[in-house]
Order: sequence, then structure tokens, then C-alpha cells
Amino acid sequence: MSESKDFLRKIVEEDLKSGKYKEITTRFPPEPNGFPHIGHAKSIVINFGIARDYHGHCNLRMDDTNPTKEDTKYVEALKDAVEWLGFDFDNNVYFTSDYFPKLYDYAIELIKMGKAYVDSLTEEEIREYRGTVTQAGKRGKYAERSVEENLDLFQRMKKGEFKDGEHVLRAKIDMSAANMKMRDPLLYRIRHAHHFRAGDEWSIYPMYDFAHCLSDYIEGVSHSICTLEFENNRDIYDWVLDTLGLKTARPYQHEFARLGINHTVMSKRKLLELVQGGQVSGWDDPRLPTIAGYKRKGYTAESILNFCDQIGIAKANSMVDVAQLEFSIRDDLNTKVPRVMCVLDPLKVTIENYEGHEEIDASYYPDDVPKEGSRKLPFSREIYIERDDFMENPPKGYFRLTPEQPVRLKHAYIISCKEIIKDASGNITEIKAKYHPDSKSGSDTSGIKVKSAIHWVSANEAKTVEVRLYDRLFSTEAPEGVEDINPDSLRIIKNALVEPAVITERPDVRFQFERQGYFYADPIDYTDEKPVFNKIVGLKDSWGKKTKTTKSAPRAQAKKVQIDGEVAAMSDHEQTLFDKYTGEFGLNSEVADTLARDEHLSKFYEESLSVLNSPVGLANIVTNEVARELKQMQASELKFDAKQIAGLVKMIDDTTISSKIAKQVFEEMAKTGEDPSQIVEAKGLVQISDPAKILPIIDEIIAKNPDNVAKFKAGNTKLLGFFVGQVLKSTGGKANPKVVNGLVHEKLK
RNA sequence: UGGGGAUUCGCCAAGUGGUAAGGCCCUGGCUUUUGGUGCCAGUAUUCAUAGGUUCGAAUCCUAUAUCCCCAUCCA
Repeated sequence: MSESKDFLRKIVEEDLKSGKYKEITTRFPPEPNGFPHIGHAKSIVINFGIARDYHGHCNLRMDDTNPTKEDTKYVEALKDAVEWLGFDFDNNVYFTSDYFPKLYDYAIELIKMGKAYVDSLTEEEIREYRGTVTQAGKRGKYAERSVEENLDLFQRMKKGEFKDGEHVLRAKIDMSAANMKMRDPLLYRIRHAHHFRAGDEWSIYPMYDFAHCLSDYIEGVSHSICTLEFENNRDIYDWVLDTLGLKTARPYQHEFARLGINHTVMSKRKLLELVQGGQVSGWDDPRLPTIAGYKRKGYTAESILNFCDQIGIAKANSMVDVAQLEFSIRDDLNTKVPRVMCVLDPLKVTIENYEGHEEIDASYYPDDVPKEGSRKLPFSREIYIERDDFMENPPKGYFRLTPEQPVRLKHAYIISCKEIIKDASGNITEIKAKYHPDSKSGSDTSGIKVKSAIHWVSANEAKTVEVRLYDRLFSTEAPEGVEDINPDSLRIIKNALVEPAVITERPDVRFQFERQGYFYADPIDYTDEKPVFNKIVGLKDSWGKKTKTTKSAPRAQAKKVQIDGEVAAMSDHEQTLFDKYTGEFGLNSEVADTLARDEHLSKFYEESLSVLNSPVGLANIVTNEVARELKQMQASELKFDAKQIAGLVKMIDDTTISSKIAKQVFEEMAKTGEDPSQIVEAKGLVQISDPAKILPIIDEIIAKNPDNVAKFKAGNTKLLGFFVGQVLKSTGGKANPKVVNGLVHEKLK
């Protein structure tokens, strides 16, 4: 595994290395209110995968805090999904509802600390009082209740003395917080509802923001991984744990981008609509992106796992091309599954010069699949081929059977077309053909060259099967609703003809129907009398692609012009500073602008300038390096001062150090607050400018990299950076880059 | 609009100051009794845009643009 790690694994590794945690614990925390989909699979793979990689644990936990939405049937579906994907939850499912008593105690604690209160505003009032994104909210009068009153009320809420909605428990944080989520979030609501596990014991239920962080803490979770939309909730997560003083190895939340796939929908709401609206046959409809759907369609767990590995984990919202998923399943099945022949749209072929009957021994696997196994393939005078494997007037590049062009019947003989039989309306109903007796597969001495081999079945022995051809559920890339549904997402072929071994031998449940795609014996509707096969995915079809009307003409890639917004005007004071900096000090306008507009920066700059008269050098360091530190902390928190920066710039000015070393020194200063001259001395960072010392190193580098020298001389001038970098590296950054640059240039000319 | 995220090829995605990884898609070629597979080759002078710092910038600084999330007693 030399591949780069995703950002979550990097965090985990750092936390392990720093000793923040001795052991890694993650959790997969779905709410049991819907069937899991492939987005859940991504989360499962992340959480269980990280636990496995770092020898930790992952808890499967049902986040069942809302009794009105959840159901035990979803719990089963969730367990199934995790198991099917090959992860182990030790047969131990955790439930947030098991923590209700503990959660209640924590709430009491918060009330006693004066950090939570019972609010009795109506729902509308609460909404109103919350304010908007631009306007601060305000507290209602109930926020002033005493601890005793709050305690009393909350206990009575629990006892069920109040009606739904009469009171709520709220955290006392900040009604004017810029983060809306922090405006006194609700912790508990009254809900006289039957909980599928807790029964009727509770009449209050905790909210997500209160229950989740504490459940993580209770379970000893170290890394609480969730999706991006919870970023705003992280503040509450931390607030609850911090306020309750829960410190030891407490969990921290990290967010990644949820999975989106084009031509499908992933939200639970939309999925539920499709199921309830009857657009699909149920949660396990093969067109749905649910785990149950993929399973029913014939996807393997491995293919889903591979897919999740391939798409990676990051923080950018993204829409993965469904072609990537299709690749995963093809790639997986290619090496696993027997090849058989099935004719979907039969065209009868009578081989006039063939008498009798034979059975051909045919391997289930092509040469490039290292698996053993074969079946008997009946061959006779009457066969069926695929209707589009014959064309009377073929286009250029058509490889299959035509009046002039013979074709091989896969595993059998070469045939030529003799006669075309049509019905009254001109449709082809049958082909009369002749076969070439010396062309039998494996012992062909006919010398006839054919362009392709087509699949076929023997008319007498073929079995009739139902084939369900699934296509993407939505025709648009980013579907909005039912109006985007692909009318051809399901095509049922009642009378497809398959070779007999598929039914009688049943060598597998998944097959490749040669030249068509991968198919799966439907686990529910398949019977011996009426076999049913689901199309998992088609084979890649470069011929079909060519013949299809060239739909997407190369879209005009007009480079979009970006209209930049206006830059805010400077205040008079800023303008004065700007003029002084550009005029008196000779700074360029960009640097002067940055400095003038930032009070802290300009102050810092002028202070350093009073120590050292090097306006340009100081300005550069202050605008670029000091500014970075100032973004992260207050000016008063800086470990270094203006005088030290002046000292640093002085060393650059008198060429003691290069600007490259200066950055290194600066980083040290920012960390330790040490004097720059001390750092330079302690680390021996004085730069080497003597060509006599540098030249031998350059020679060595050049000798070591003949390939790159050749490339450079061939015109790849980018490589100059490579050579300079190498020299700098081997001198620990001390070589004077300007000198090195000139020298390397000279050497390689 | 206040706050929080994000932006590297058609789609994902590495890269964190020194030669722009990889996969999918696509395009050629070779192999092939699957127009499949496999193999080989091609595909970003450029990292949202504009400036700045530097010998050297996708990476650091400044400004701007665009997209996503937050005003459920959902999670």
C-alpha cells in the first residue's frame, strides 16, 4: 500500500502517533428510518475500514432518537447491509435508545450548571426568536427560569405531565451566534409516542445534537466521522462535551463529502417517494441505489467495496459518474463468472446442409480467465441467432452475418447465408443457411476468414426464460423528480432463449451472456418452470457506440469569462497609508494595499521599520509571512515581535541567509519565539554562496540524473527547478539558490 | 445577505515551495472464436480568476468569482 492515504486516515495516524488515543474507535450511526443505499456503503467502508486498518473497533449504532420515524425493519436492513459488505459488528448492535437514562442524567447536570433551561415558547415563537442568518436572535422570558424551576419542569416533562410541544429543553449558549446552530439548540422535546425499542417508558426524547456526541463519548469513540452537512453541528458537539467536562479521550467529529452518483437519487426522502409512489417495485428494486437493490440486481459486495475504494474520500462535493460503478462490477465479474449463450431477440436460422444432431463440448470460460469448467452445447439444423446479428444491407464495418459475409457460430461452425425469408410486410422471418463442415471450432481446416463469432442457441433444446433488462432509472444526470424518470428503465423480455446447461446444470447464479452483458438469476422470482434473469450490467459495446447517432457533438468549450466583483474602497486613513507606502517607501501597489488595509499588519510593519530601514524587505515578510500567522491568532499571541522580524530581514539584506532559509527561520520563530540570529547560528544555516563549494555538488547531481539531463537538453526547461531543488536538498537548503540557479544553467547549456 | 465548507482533465482524485500521480470515460494500435478481456500508446505547458512574494508557486500572501451547507421540536 504505497498509495496516498485519505485525509481521515491521516488524521487517525497523527492522533495515534501523538498518543491522543491508544486505540481507534469509530462508529457507523444510521437512523433506522429507511433502507441503506450506496452512500451508506461509502460510510460503512470508511468507518469499518478505518477501524480494521488501525486495529480498532467500529460500532454499528442505531441513532434512534425519533420514535415517530423509526422502525425495526430498517434495523434489519442496516444489519444486512453491513454484513453483506463483509464487515463484522460482533453481532452487537448499539442503540442510542439504550443510553436514554444516561443522557437524561447529563441533561440534569447541564441544568444544574445553569447551562440548559426549559423553554415554553411555542414552536412558531421559537422559530421567530431564532432570528435569521443576518439578524441575531433573542431569548424568551423562560430563559430566566431558576435552576430549581428548570429541574422541576424537566423532571415533570419526563414523567409525562405535559403535552407534546408544551416545553422543550434548550442549551443556554448564545442567541446571537453567527452559527445558527448555536442559538440555544434544542436538547429534548416532549413526544408521547411509542418507541420501537424503548416502548412507552419515555415521553421525552433527546435531539440529535445532544444524543450523538454523548453516545460517541459513552462508547469511547475516538473519531466521529460524518458527512459535510454536519459541519455546523460540530460546534454543539464540542460545546456539550466541553461544558460537561468530558475530557478524557473524548471523540472529535470529522466530516467528509457524501456520495452522489449521476442518473440516480440518493436522498432518503426521494427514495421513499419512488417506493411509495409505485415507480419502482420496492426498496429492493434493481434500479434503486439501495444496497438491497444492488444485491437483487446481482452486484457483488466486492464490486461495491472496490467502487468505494476507487472514488476516494475528500471534502469537495462531487458527483461520481455511474460509469465508474459499472466498471467496478464488470471488472469483478469478468474473472469470476461462466460465459453462456442467450438469444434475446431470436431470428430463426435453418442450416439446410446439416443433418442430425451433435453435442459440442464448450468451455464456460475464455482463455484469459483461469478457471475450469465446460458444458455440452447441443447443435442442430435449426438454431436461433440474435436478430441484429444479421443485416441484409449492412453498413461499412459490420462484422456479422450478411448475404455476402459468413460468420462463425461461437464454439461451432461457420455458416453462410443462402436465402432470406420475409413475411408479407417485408420483415425477415428466417434465414436459410449452409454450414461449412470442415470449419468446426477447434479443428477448422476450411481456411475461411470470418470477422466475428456470434452467439446462438439450438432451437429444440433452448429454454425459454424471462430476462429483465434494467437501465438507469433517470435519463437526466441530476434528476429532480419523477418527470425525469427514464421510460425504458425496465424492459422485460418474456421469451428469451438460453442454452439448456444454464438451467439444468446451474453452474452459477451469475453469468455472462456472451456479447451482451452480465446477468443474475433473480433470487426471488426465479423458478425452475419460469427462470428469471436480471441484467446486472452490459458489456462495453464499442460497435454500438459507433453506430449510435453521434449525439454529443464536441461541446464548444468556450472559456468562460469570469466577471470579478468590485473591490471595497479604502477609507481615508487607509488611503493615506497606501500613498505613503507606494510613494515614500517604494512598495509595489499590491503589497502596499494589503498592508494599508490591515490595521494589525500596518502597525507591525511600521514598528519593524523603526528598527531597520529596509522598507521593501520588511514589507514583503510582513505581508506574506506575518500575515499568515496573524490569520490564525491575535497580534498579542504572536511569539515573535517586530524587532525580531527586523533582525531576520537584516540577515537577508546582508546576504547572510537566503530568502528560502529565512522562511525556515521564520517558522522556527513563530513556533518558539527565539531570536533569528540564534536560530541561524544554532542550526548553522548561513548560506553557501561560494561557487567552488557548490560546483562539485552540481556535478554529482548531474552525474546521477543522466535521464533528466537529456530531457533538459531536449527542451524541458522545467527541469531546472528539479536540479536546483536537488542541490539545495543535498546542502540542507543552505546553498544560495540564486548562485545555484546560475551555475546549473551554465552547466547544462 | 451573517457564519461554515469547497474549487487540480469530461467524472472522481493524489500532490502541502523543486519534473502536475492514479482510476473511470474517451481516442488510436496490437492480441482475441465475445465489436468483451488483456496489453501498448495518446489525452492538464497548467491547478476557479487576477495580482503579489520567491531563483522557482497548484502549494505562501491579497483580492475576486462560483458552488454547497445552516434559520425542522429531523438526523
